[in-house]
Amino acid sequence: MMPLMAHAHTAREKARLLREAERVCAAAGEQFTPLRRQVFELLTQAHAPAKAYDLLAKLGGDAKPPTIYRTLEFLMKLGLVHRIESLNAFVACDVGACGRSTIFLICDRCGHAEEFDAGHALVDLGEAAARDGFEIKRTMIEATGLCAECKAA
Amino acid sequence: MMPLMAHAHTAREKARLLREAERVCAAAGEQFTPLRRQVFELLTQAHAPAKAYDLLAKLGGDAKPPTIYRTLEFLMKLGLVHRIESLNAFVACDVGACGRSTIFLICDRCGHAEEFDAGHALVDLGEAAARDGFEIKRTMIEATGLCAECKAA
DNA sequence: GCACGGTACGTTATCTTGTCACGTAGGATG
DNA sequence: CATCCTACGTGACAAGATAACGTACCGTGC
Repeated sequence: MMPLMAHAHTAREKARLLREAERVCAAAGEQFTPLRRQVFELLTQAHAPAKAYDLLAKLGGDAKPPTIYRTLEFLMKLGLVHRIESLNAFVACDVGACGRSTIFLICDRCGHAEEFDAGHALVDLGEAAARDGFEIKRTMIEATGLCAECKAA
Repeated sequence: MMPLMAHAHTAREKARLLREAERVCAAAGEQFTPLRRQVFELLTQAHAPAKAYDLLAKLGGDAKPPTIYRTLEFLMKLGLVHRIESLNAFVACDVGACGRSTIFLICDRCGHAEEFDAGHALVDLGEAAARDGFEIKRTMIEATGLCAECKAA
Protein backbone atom coordinates (compact mmCIF):
# COMPACT_ATOMS: atom_id res chain seq x y z
CA MET A 1 0.00 0.00 0.00
CA MET A 2 1.53 3.23 -1.13
CA PRO A 3 0.69 6.87 -0.62
CA LEU A 4 -0.79 8.19 -3.81
CA MET A 5 -1.50 11.77 -3.00
CA ALA A 6 -0.28 14.12 -5.65
CA HIS A 7 1.84 16.16 -3.39
CA ALA A 8 4.76 17.40 -5.39
CA HIS A 9 7.91 17.49 -3.35
CA THR A 10 10.12 18.35 -6.28
CA ALA A 11 9.93 20.51 -9.37
CA ARG A 12 10.29 17.42 -11.52
CA GLU A 13 7.42 15.72 -9.79
CA LYS A 14 5.25 18.77 -10.21
CA ALA A 15 6.06 19.01 -13.88
CA ARG A 16 5.11 15.39 -14.31
CA LEU A 17 1.75 15.94 -12.63
CA LEU A 18 1.05 18.91 -14.82
CA ARG A 19 1.84 16.97 -17.94
CA GLU A 20 -0.42 14.18 -16.73
CA ALA A 21 -3.19 16.67 -16.08
CA GLU A 22 -2.82 18.16 -19.53
CA ARG A 23 -2.97 14.73 -21.05
CA VAL A 24 -6.12 13.74 -19.13
CA CYS A 25 -7.72 17.00 -20.04
CA ALA A 26 -6.95 16.65 -23.71
CA ALA A 27 -8.16 13.06 -23.66
CA ALA A 28 -11.46 14.25 -22.26
CA GLY A 29 -11.72 16.88 -24.96
CA GLU A 30 -11.57 19.68 -22.41
CA GLN A 31 -9.38 22.73 -22.08
CA PHE A 32 -6.65 23.06 -19.51
CA THR A 33 -6.99 26.81 -19.19
CA PRO A 34 -4.57 29.06 -17.28
CA LEU A 35 -7.02 29.29 -14.41
CA ARG A 36 -7.42 25.54 -14.20
CA ARG A 37 -3.69 25.09 -14.43
CA GLN A 38 -3.07 27.61 -11.69
CA VAL A 39 -5.54 25.99 -9.31
CA PHE A 40 -4.13 22.56 -10.01
CA GLU A 41 -0.62 23.84 -9.40
CA LEU A 42 -1.64 25.40 -6.11
CA LEU A 43 -3.07 22.06 -5.06
CA THR A 44 0.02 20.09 -6.00
CA GLN A 45 2.13 22.49 -3.98
CA ALA A 46 -0.05 22.37 -0.89
CA HIS A 47 1.35 20.45 2.05
CA ALA A 48 -2.17 19.65 3.23
CA PRO A 49 -5.70 19.67 1.85
CA ALA A 50 -6.50 23.19 0.68
CA LYS A 51 -9.68 25.11 1.44
CA ALA A 52 -11.65 26.72 -1.34
CA TYR A 53 -11.36 30.22 0.05
CA ASP A 54 -7.64 29.89 0.66
CA LEU A 55 -7.14 28.89 -2.95
CA LEU A 56 -9.33 31.78 -3.94
CA ALA A 57 -7.11 34.20 -2.05
CA LYS A 58 -4.01 32.76 -3.68
CA LEU A 59 -5.43 33.33 -7.11
CA GLY A 60 -4.62 36.97 -6.57
CA GLY A 61 -6.75 39.65 -8.09
CA ASP A 62 -10.20 39.60 -6.61
CA ALA A 63 -11.61 36.28 -7.65
CA LYS A 64 -15.05 35.44 -6.35
CA PRO A 65 -16.27 32.11 -4.90
CA PRO A 66 -17.91 30.75 -8.07
CA THR A 67 -14.57 30.96 -9.82
CA ILE A 68 -12.86 28.54 -7.50
CA TYR A 69 -15.83 26.25 -7.06
CA ARG A 70 -16.33 25.91 -10.78
CA THR A 71 -12.69 25.20 -11.33
CA LEU A 72 -12.56 22.62 -8.56
CA GLU A 73 -15.69 20.99 -9.88
CA PHE A 74 -14.08 20.71 -13.28
CA LEU A 75 -10.90 19.20 -11.89
CA MET A 76 -12.91 16.75 -9.82
CA LYS A 77 -14.90 15.74 -12.87
CA LEU A 78 -11.66 14.79 -14.57
CA GLY A 79 -10.48 12.93 -11.51
CA LEU A 80 -7.53 15.26 -10.98
CA VAL A 81 -8.75 16.47 -7.62
CA HIS A 82 -10.59 14.97 -4.68
CA ARG A 83 -12.76 16.67 -2.16
CA ILE A 84 -12.27 15.66 1.45
CA GLU A 85 -15.72 15.99 2.88
CA SER A 86 -14.79 15.88 6.50
CA LEU A 87 -12.48 18.86 6.06
CA ASN A 88 -14.30 20.81 3.37
CA ALA A 89 -10.99 20.79 1.57
CA PHE A 90 -9.42 19.61 -1.64
CA VAL A 91 -6.35 17.68 -2.71
CA ALA A 92 -4.73 16.98 -6.05
CA CYS A 93 -4.52 13.31 -6.75
CA ASP A 94 -2.26 11.20 -8.82
CA VAL A 95 -4.04 10.45 -12.04
CA GLY A 96 -4.54 6.84 -12.85
CA ALA A 97 -3.48 5.84 -9.39
CA CYS A 98 -6.89 6.71 -8.07
CA GLY A 99 -9.72 4.85 -9.68
CA ARG A 100 -12.96 4.99 -7.80
CA SER A 101 -11.37 3.24 -4.89
CA THR A 102 -9.66 5.72 -2.68
CA ILE A 103 -9.11 6.17 1.00
CA PHE A 104 -7.78 9.22 2.71
CA LEU A 105 -5.74 8.92 5.84
CA ILE A 106 -5.90 12.30 7.51
CA CYS A 107 -3.60 13.18 10.35
CA ASP A 108 -5.42 15.02 13.13
CA ARG A 109 -2.23 16.66 14.23
CA CYS A 110 -0.33 17.85 11.15
CA GLY A 111 -3.26 17.93 8.79
CA HIS A 112 -1.52 15.87 6.17
CA ALA A 113 -3.71 13.70 3.97
CA GLU A 114 -2.46 10.63 2.19
CA GLU A 115 -4.39 8.86 -0.45
CA PHE A 116 -4.38 5.09 -0.47
CA ASP A 117 -5.60 2.48 -2.79
CA ALA A 118 -8.52 0.80 -1.10
CA GLY A 119 -7.76 -2.51 -2.72
CA HIS A 120 -10.21 -5.32 -2.14
CA ALA A 121 -12.10 -3.67 0.68
CA LEU A 122 -14.26 -1.63 -1.62
CA VAL A 123 -14.99 -4.49 -3.93
CA ASP A 124 -16.35 -6.42 -0.97
CA LEU A 125 -18.33 -3.41 0.09
CA GLY A 126 -19.89 -3.02 -3.33
CA GLU A 127 -20.87 -6.66 -3.42
CA ALA A 128 -22.32 -6.63 0.05
CA ALA A 129 -24.39 -3.55 -0.69
CA ALA A 130 -25.56 -5.09 -3.96
CA ARG A 131 -26.91 -8.09 -2.08
CA ASP A 132 -29.12 -5.58 -0.31
CA GLY A 133 -30.21 -4.08 -3.59
CA PHE A 134 -28.16 -0.95 -3.18
CA GLU A 135 -26.11 0.14 -6.17
CA ILE A 136 -23.06 2.12 -5.11
CA LYS A 137 -21.93 4.85 -7.46
CA ARG A 138 -19.30 6.61 -5.42
CA THR A 139 -17.55 5.64 -2.23
CA MET A 140 -15.69 7.89 0.09
CA ILE A 141 -13.51 6.70 2.89
CA GLU A 142 -11.86 9.15 5.20
CA ALA A 143 -9.97 7.89 8.18
CA THR A 144 -8.52 10.21 10.77
CA GLY A 145 -5.81 9.47 13.27
CA LEU A 146 -2.10 9.98 13.71
CA CYS A 147 0.45 9.69 10.95
CA ALA A 148 3.79 8.00 11.52
CA GLU A 149 5.70 11.28 11.94
CA CYS A 150 3.32 12.72 14.47
CA LYS A 151 3.14 9.50 16.42
CA ALA A 152 6.90 9.51 16.74
CA ALA A 153 6.93 13.11 17.97
CA MET B 1 -25.78 -7.39 6.52
CA MET B 2 -28.57 -5.46 8.12
CA PRO B 3 -29.57 -1.82 8.16
CA LEU B 4 -28.67 -0.41 11.51
CA MET B 5 -29.85 3.13 11.28
CA ALA B 6 -31.89 4.20 14.24
CA HIS B 7 -34.87 5.18 12.27
CA ALA B 8 -37.89 4.52 14.43
CA HIS B 9 -40.79 3.26 12.38
CA THR B 10 -42.94 2.51 15.39
CA ALA B 11 -43.64 4.05 18.76
CA ARG B 12 -42.27 0.95 20.46
CA GLU B 13 -39.06 1.17 18.50
CA LYS B 14 -38.68 4.81 19.36
CA ALA B 15 -39.25 4.14 23.03
CA ARG B 16 -36.59 1.45 22.95
CA LEU B 17 -34.08 3.82 21.37
CA LEU B 18 -34.81 6.44 23.99
CA ARG B 19 -34.29 3.97 26.81
CA GLU B 20 -31.04 2.88 25.19
CA ALA B 21 -29.92 6.47 24.94
CA GLU B 22 -30.75 7.14 28.57
CA ARG B 23 -28.80 4.08 29.58
CA VAL B 24 -25.74 5.04 27.54
CA CYS B 25 -25.90 8.51 28.92
CA ALA B 26 -26.14 7.36 32.50
CA ALA B 27 -23.31 4.90 31.95
CA ALA B 28 -21.13 7.76 30.76
CA GLY B 29 -22.01 9.82 33.81
CA GLU B 30 -23.72 12.44 31.69
CA GLN B 31 -27.15 14.01 31.79
CA PHE B 32 -29.85 13.25 29.27
CA THR B 33 -31.46 16.68 29.50
CA PRO B 34 -34.80 17.63 27.92
CA LEU B 35 -33.01 19.42 25.11
CA ARG B 36 -30.81 16.46 24.37
CA ARG B 37 -33.78 14.15 24.49
CA GLN B 38 -35.74 16.36 22.13
CA VAL B 39 -32.97 16.51 19.57
CA PHE B 40 -32.44 12.77 19.76
CA GLU B 41 -36.17 12.20 19.31
CA LEU B 42 -36.25 14.45 16.29
CA LEU B 43 -33.45 12.44 14.78
CA THR B 44 -35.08 9.10 15.42
CA GLN B 45 -38.22 10.34 13.72
CA ALA B 46 -36.47 11.73 10.67
CA HIS B 47 -36.90 9.79 7.46
CA ALA B 48 -33.54 10.99 6.22
CA PRO B 49 -30.41 12.61 7.61
CA ALA B 50 -31.36 15.86 9.30
CA LYS B 51 -29.62 19.20 8.83
CA ALA B 52 -28.55 21.22 11.83
CA TYR B 53 -30.62 24.24 10.92
CA ASP B 54 -33.71 22.17 10.24
CA LEU B 55 -33.42 20.60 13.66
CA LEU B 56 -32.89 24.06 15.07
CA ALA B 57 -36.16 25.24 13.53
CA LYS B 58 -38.01 22.25 14.92
CA LEU B 59 -36.82 23.01 18.41
CA GLY B 60 -39.37 25.78 18.37
CA GLY B 61 -38.79 28.96 20.30
CA ASP B 62 -35.87 30.82 18.88
CA ALA B 63 -32.95 28.55 19.44
CA LYS B 64 -29.64 29.75 18.08
CA PRO B 65 -27.05 27.69 16.18
CA PRO B 66 -24.72 26.96 19.09
CA THR B 67 -27.58 25.22 20.85
CA ILE B 68 -28.03 22.58 18.20
CA TYR B 69 -24.35 22.14 17.45
CA ARG B 70 -23.50 21.66 21.10
CA THR B 71 -26.25 19.15 21.50
CA LEU B 72 -25.29 17.22 18.40
CA GLU B 73 -21.67 17.22 19.47
CA PHE B 74 -22.69 15.76 22.80
CA LEU B 75 -24.80 13.04 21.20
CA MET B 76 -21.99 12.18 18.81
CA LYS B 77 -19.56 11.95 21.69
CA LEU B 78 -21.78 9.30 23.23
CA GLY B 79 -22.09 7.50 19.91
CA LEU B 80 -25.83 8.08 19.71
CA VAL B 81 -25.60 10.16 16.58
CA HIS B 82 -23.45 10.17 13.46
CA ARG B 83 -22.56 13.03 11.26
CA ILE B 84 -22.70 12.38 7.54
CA GLU B 85 -19.94 14.60 6.24
CA SER B 86 -20.88 14.50 2.61
CA LEU B 87 -24.33 15.84 3.43
CA ASN B 88 -23.58 18.06 6.39
CA ALA B 89 -26.35 16.18 8.12
CA PHE B 90 -26.94 13.96 11.11
CA VAL B 91 -28.58 10.62 11.86
CA ALA B 92 -29.43 8.80 15.05
CA CYS B 93 -27.75 5.43 15.23
CA ASP B 94 -28.54 2.24 16.93
CA VAL B 95 -26.42 2.03 20.02
CA GLY B 96 -24.21 -0.97 20.29
CA ALA B 97 -24.93 -1.89 16.72
CA CYS B 98 -22.49 0.71 15.57
CA GLY B 99 -19.06 0.14 16.97
CA ARG B 100 -16.27 1.89 15.15
CA SER B 101 -17.14 0.16 11.96
CA THR B 102 -19.90 1.92 10.14
CA ILE B 103 -20.75 2.60 6.57
CA PHE B 104 -23.49 4.80 5.28
CA LEU B 105 -25.27 3.95 2.09
CA ILE B 106 -26.89 7.15 0.94
CA CYS B 107 -29.46 7.14 -1.82
CA ASP B 108 -28.94 10.00 -4.26
CA ARG B 109 -32.58 9.97 -5.19
CA CYS B 110 -34.65 9.63 -2.01
CA GLY B 111 -32.03 10.82 0.42
CA HIS B 112 -32.40 7.85 2.68
CA ALA B 113 -29.31 6.79 4.59
CA GLU B 114 -28.77 3.31 5.90
CA GLU B 115 -26.09 2.40 8.31
CA PHE B 116 -24.28 -0.87 7.79
CA ASP B 117 -21.79 -2.86 9.71
CA ALA B 118 -18.54 -2.63 7.81
CA GLY B 119 -17.49 -6.07 8.92
CA HIS B 120 -13.98 -7.12 8.04
CA ALA B 121 -13.29 -4.37 5.56
CA LEU B 122 -12.35 -1.86 8.23
CA VAL B 123 -10.23 -4.29 10.15
CA ASP B 124 -8.18 -4.82 7.02
CA LEU B 125 -7.98 -1.12 6.47
CA GLY B 126 -6.75 -0.50 9.99
CA GLU B 127 -4.06 -3.13 9.62
CA ALA B 128 -2.94 -1.88 6.24
CA ALA B 129 -2.66 1.68 7.52
CA ALA B 130 -0.79 0.47 10.59
CA ARG B 131 1.84 -1.14 8.37
CA ASP B 132 2.44 2.36 7.09
CA GLY B 133 2.70 3.72 10.61
CA PHE B 134 -0.65 5.43 10.52
CA GLU B 135 -2.88 4.90 13.53
CA ILE B 136 -6.54 5.21 12.60
CA LYS B 137 -8.81 6.65 15.25
CA ARG B 138 -12.02 7.14 13.34
CA THR B 139 -13.13 5.89 9.97
CA MET B 140 -15.93 7.21 7.92
CA ILE B 141 -17.31 5.50 4.88
CA GLU B 142 -20.03 7.12 2.91
CA ALA B 143 -21.21 5.51 -0.27
CA THR B 144 -23.75 7.12 -2.53
CA GLY B 145 -25.85 5.49 -5.18
CA LEU B 146 -29.34 4.12 -5.62
CA CYS B 147 -31.27 2.21 -2.99
CA ALA B 148 -33.32 -0.83 -3.89
CA GLU B 149 -36.64 1.05 -3.87
CA CYS B 150 -35.43 3.85 -6.10
CA LYS B 151 -33.78 1.45 -8.49
CA ALA B 152 -37.05 -0.39 -8.88
CA ALA B 153 -38.94 2.82 -9.55
C1' DG C 1 -17.53 38.99 -43.33
C1' DC C 2 -20.83 37.89 -39.86
C1' DA C 3 -24.58 35.61 -37.35
C1' DC C 4 -24.76 31.68 -34.27
C1' DG C 5 -23.78 28.70 -30.45
C1' DG C 6 -20.87 26.98 -26.88
C1' DT C 7 -17.37 27.25 -23.26
C1' DA C 8 -15.04 29.82 -19.77
C1' DC C 9 -15.10 33.16 -16.73
C1' DG C 10 -16.65 37.61 -14.18
C1' DT C 11 -19.98 39.86 -10.89
C1' DT C 12 -23.52 40.57 -7.54
C1' DA C 13 -26.20 38.89 -4.28
C1' DT C 14 -27.70 35.62 -1.19
C1' DC C 15 -28.08 31.42 1.29
C1' DT C 16 -26.32 27.79 4.29
C1' DT C 17 -23.30 26.09 7.67
C1' DG C 18 -20.54 26.66 11.68
C1' DT C 19 -17.98 29.04 15.51
C1' DC C 20 -16.43 32.52 19.07
C1' DA C 21 -17.04 34.92 23.12
C1' DC C 22 -19.48 35.92 26.83
C1' DG C 23 -23.38 35.66 30.21
C1' DT C 24 -26.43 33.25 33.45
C1' DA C 25 -29.20 29.80 35.89
C1' DG C 26 -29.20 25.85 38.75
C1' DG C 27 -27.47 21.92 41.04
C1' DA C 28 -23.53 19.72 43.66
C1' DT C 29 -19.86 20.13 46.95
C1' DG C 30 -17.03 21.69 50.42
C1' DC D 1 -23.44 29.87 51.88
C1' DA D 2 -19.45 30.60 48.80
C1' DT D 3 -17.68 28.06 45.02
C1' DC D 4 -17.45 25.39 41.02
C1' DC D 5 -19.16 23.02 37.16
C1' DT D 6 -22.45 21.84 33.62
C1' DA D 7 -25.94 23.24 30.57
C1' DC D 8 -27.79 26.49 28.00
C1' DG D 9 -28.94 31.40 26.15
C1' DT D 10 -27.48 35.27 23.14
C1' DG D 11 -25.31 38.28 19.82
C1' DA D 12 -22.13 38.64 16.50
C1' DC D 13 -19.79 36.88 12.82
C1' DA D 14 -16.78 33.75 10.02
C1' DA D 15 -16.65 30.19 6.60
C1' DG D 16 -18.55 27.56 2.94
C1' DA D 17 -21.44 27.32 -1.17
C1' DT D 18 -24.67 28.48 -4.87
C1' DA D 19 -28.02 31.10 -7.90
C1' DA D 20 -28.68 34.12 -11.54
C1' DC D 21 -27.08 36.79 -14.89
C1' DG D 22 -23.64 39.07 -18.01
C1' DT D 23 -19.75 39.07 -21.23
C1' DA D 24 -15.74 37.82 -23.90
C1' DC D 25 -13.80 34.71 -26.83
C1' DC D 26 -13.43 31.05 -30.12
C1' DG D 27 -14.96 28.14 -33.44
C1' DT D 28 -18.29 26.68 -37.28
C1' DG D 29 -20.99 27.34 -41.38
C1' DC D 30 -23.35 30.24 -44.46
